[in-house]
Amino acid sequence: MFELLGTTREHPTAARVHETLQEELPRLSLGTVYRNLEILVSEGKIEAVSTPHGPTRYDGNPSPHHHFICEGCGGIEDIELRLPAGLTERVRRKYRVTATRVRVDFYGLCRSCTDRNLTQPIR
Amino acid sequence: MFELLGTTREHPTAARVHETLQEELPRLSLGTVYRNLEILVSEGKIEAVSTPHGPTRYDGNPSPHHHFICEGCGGIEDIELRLPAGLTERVRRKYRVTATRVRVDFYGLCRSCTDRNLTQPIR
DNA sequence: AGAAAATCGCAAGTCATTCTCGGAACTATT
DNA sequence: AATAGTTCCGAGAATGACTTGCGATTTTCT
Repeated sequence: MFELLGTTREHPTAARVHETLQEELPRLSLGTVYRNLEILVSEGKIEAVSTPHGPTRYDGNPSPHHHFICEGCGGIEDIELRLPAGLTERVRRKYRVTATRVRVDFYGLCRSCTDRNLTQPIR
Repeated sequence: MFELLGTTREHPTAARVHETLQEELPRLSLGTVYRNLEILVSEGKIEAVSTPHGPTRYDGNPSPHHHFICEGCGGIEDIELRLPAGLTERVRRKYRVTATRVRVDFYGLCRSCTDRNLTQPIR
């Protein structure tokens, strides 16, 4: 499962992972997929990306990065982006919280949805 | 409903909004709450904040801001933060997408969860 | 091998959200 | 003010995304 996510740029849903793995493991259950994805997330080996509409997506990209979420097709793209140094530190001080992660999500229409001139988002 | 959200710093769930409003409108149904929240969101008057665990929270804060999401208690705090100018524009150019919004979420433990020395997140 | 522990498949359960539908409330028209 | 059309609402069923219990299977240890 880890290997699968490590080799795709997609950000598949649990159902999609299940589907794909079933080609090799016909008896694999969806519950098991969820269980193992959760373990990988807790180990920090993969990342769960929750989206406003639609199910959680899983991301095997190990390098720190952010996301673009398409409101047309629901697709997710990785975004490389250098944030100002000490951003989290600043928040930590100002709000007295133990901030450990920042996540930056951009929303809009992806390239192909823009080209298709899709003005009405699907959802 | 709009008024309620405008006057609270909380980021209540739909169920919480329902509960609160029921004091005045005993027959108010949850479906109606969802319907109207959705309308307010589409009108841009309030914001929906989807969280990794737990239901969507609603935010009546009209000024542009970001969020801190506590992994201990699930609470949400508003974060005022000036992002580098042209961040969205840069993403738009580099990835050729129609990016319209950025959302920055910080994760960690809020002040009181930190004080309570809560090392094991609830969920 | 044999016992204990970790995983798993399956099915049922939970929870948030959406949908359907009949009826109530509001509007415009006469 | 009665009528017709439209919009909104409550109630509850339906859907979808997970989650969990449990007995069975596999793996690990000794």
